[in-house]
This record gives sequence, C-alpha cells and structure tokens, in this order.
Amino acid sequence: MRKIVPFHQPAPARDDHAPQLADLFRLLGDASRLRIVITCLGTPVTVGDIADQLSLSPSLVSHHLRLLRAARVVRATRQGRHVFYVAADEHIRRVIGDMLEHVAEPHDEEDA
Amino acid sequence: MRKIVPFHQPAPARDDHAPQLADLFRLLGDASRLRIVITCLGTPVTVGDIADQLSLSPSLVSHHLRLLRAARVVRATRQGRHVFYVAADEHIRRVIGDMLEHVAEPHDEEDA
DNA sequence: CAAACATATGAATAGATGTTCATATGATCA
DNA sequence: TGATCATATGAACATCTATTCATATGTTTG
Repeated sequence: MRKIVPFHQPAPARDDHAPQLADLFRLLGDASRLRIVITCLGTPVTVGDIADQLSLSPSLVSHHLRLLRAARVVRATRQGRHVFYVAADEHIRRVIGDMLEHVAEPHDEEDA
Repeated sequence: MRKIVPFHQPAPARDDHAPQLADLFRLLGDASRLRIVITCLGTPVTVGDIADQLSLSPSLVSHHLRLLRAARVVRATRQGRHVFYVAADEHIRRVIGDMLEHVAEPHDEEDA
C-alpha cells in the first residue's frame, strides 16, 4: 500500500526514496569501502586480492563487502575457496564517475 | 608535489581521489541532508523554505547547508535577509539520478 | 533607535560506525 | 582425516556525527 500524500509536494516528500538513497550513499561515504567498490568495477576480484591491493586486512574487507552485498552494490560468486566480487551494475560506475566530474568542476569565487 | 607511485597500480591507489569522493558521498549519506540537496536541485530556495518543506528546524538545515556549502555541493546567495541555496552543478543531479536508477534496477536471485 | 525576522554558530549529547582481534565456517589437498 | 587456505562472523572499543537548545549575527522595517 502506497502512502497517500497531497499531490503538489516537492519530490522528496511525495515519493520518498531519500532514506534508501542515503543508505547507499553512506556506503560509498567511507574511503576504504569506496576503494573496495572501485576495485570491483573491473573484472571480478577475490577478497584476498582486494585486501592486498588496498593494504587492508581481509577481515575488514570482508566486513565491508558484507554491507555492500546486502545493499546490492556488489555481487558475490563462489569458486572453490575463493569468492569473487564485482560491482552489481553500471549505475554504480556512473555514480562514481559523475562525482569525480563534480570534483573536477572548476569552482568559482564565493557568491555575493 | 605529487606522490610518486609505481606505474602499474590499480586506479584507486595511483591517483587516489577516494577520500575526497568519500567525503562527498558521506554528505549525501544522511537522509535529511540528501533531502535538502534534492530540494536545492530546482530553483534557488531559502533556508526557511527548506526547513518548512522538509519539516526540519531552521537550525538543523543551516548546519547541514554549511557542510554542503563547504563541499561545494550547493551555492549560497544572499538577498536581503534571506539566503538562497542552489545545487552547485549538474553533476550532483546526475549522481542522485544514477543512484535512483540503481535502486530501480531489478535484482536477480543471489549468486551461486 | 528598538523590534522583528532570517540565518548562523557553539556546545552538549545520544547514537551510529569503522576498525581490530579472536574465532568460526567452508573448501581443498596431502 | 587432519592440515591449510580463504572468507566470514561476533564482540569490543574509540571515534565520529546528527540533532537539539541556547545564543549570536546580520537585515529590514516601524
């Protein structure tokens, strides 16, 4: 059942995805976790590989991956004793790419 | 001076924007703050308007806006006793849009 | 000028979160 | 089967952060 809300409300009040979206953004809001996601943007990688590449403990990487998996940011595939992780879809890549462009954006002087 | 790093390193290690990016994502990682940003995506809005629309205290809105302004997510313009805020650039809109598409993405069953 | 309005700032605090360490589960190989 | 490797999980803790309340700054109008 969808909550009924007065028609002429601003987007965030009408159909409020804000909490959901915020949860996702928060996941990308930690440097270690973001690096893990970025590492998963290419071909599937192993927990151990991620840990090595980023100089993080396998335990920490695993903890982060659990959250990322739960939020469907990454997908896991078991193969023998290894588990490979990949970014779930292209949108994740775009989100990060767009934010990179935002960072690159030249910043004007402060406003009046 | 740019840190010298072995050439063939994965992207996140070579030229590491991760902390910068993570800081930005973290800002969008709170529902109230994200709603504020979304409210600023259209025409410039007043602190008071934002507070009313989102049922948040002006104080809280102001606190959030300070962070968003510092990170250049929004821009401020004073006009009389009002201060208008707008999203800083189109990238912000895209980041949010892409994340929305990610949420909309149909999710397969779990992997093997 | 004083009063009213709009926004900003600072301190205080309750709750969330990243990381570590120890340990468990699951899988391969001898 | 026992040993070893790869990943996962749970508890504990120090740190961070969103929110509130009180108060300050800045702006207009009477």
